[in-house]
Amino acid sequence: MNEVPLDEWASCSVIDVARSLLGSTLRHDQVTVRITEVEAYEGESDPASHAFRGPTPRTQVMFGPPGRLYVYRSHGLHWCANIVCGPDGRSSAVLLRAGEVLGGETEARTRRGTVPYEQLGRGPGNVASALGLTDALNGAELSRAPLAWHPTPAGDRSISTGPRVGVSGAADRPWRLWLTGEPSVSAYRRSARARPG
DNA sequence: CTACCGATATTCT
DNA sequence: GAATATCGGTAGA
Repeated sequence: MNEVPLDEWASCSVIDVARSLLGSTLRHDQVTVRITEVEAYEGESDPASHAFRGPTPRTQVMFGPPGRLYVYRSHGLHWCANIVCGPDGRSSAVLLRAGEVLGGETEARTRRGTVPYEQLGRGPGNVASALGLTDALNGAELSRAPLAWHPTPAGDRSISTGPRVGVSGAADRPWRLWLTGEPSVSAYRRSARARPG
């Protein structure tokens, strides 16, 4: 898979963008994370997407231009961050599920505490926490301060795919992607609430 | 390894 | 007013 530059995220399929994001780095202030696991959500046609029932105040940013963050509160406890892609007016997005903390480990640990290094950014809530992403960053552009986006091809690293996690519909679509063998990616068990089958 | 449950914005009725 | 949610830490087996 070729690298898809940010200015082409509007015109490529969300799955191509998702593959392209793996291996790239995102920095917020002092903390830099290499993206190791993502999940794709294909806009209004995807029953698992927050945008499935059309735009709402919360999902408004998903319908905006690509290259911005969509940050939402999960289960009242955690922040989770998506990268918006697809053209303006459509609502595709890629959820950041895991990452490796390459820089700013000390600052990341002020939020994540004393956990093994590979668990600093394991799980969507923890990635956002390690980076310090909250609703204050909702709608922020990836390429503008305090964020910095650095596209990096995964190179010869192989990419694995599997069913998405924690979604109540269309969990069978293999739209979770991760770097094979990457220690910051947990062997995620399927949600107990996910539809059997 | 599995099961439970917190704590709240958002959405639906 | 009630149900739901792109989850993670902890307890217990």
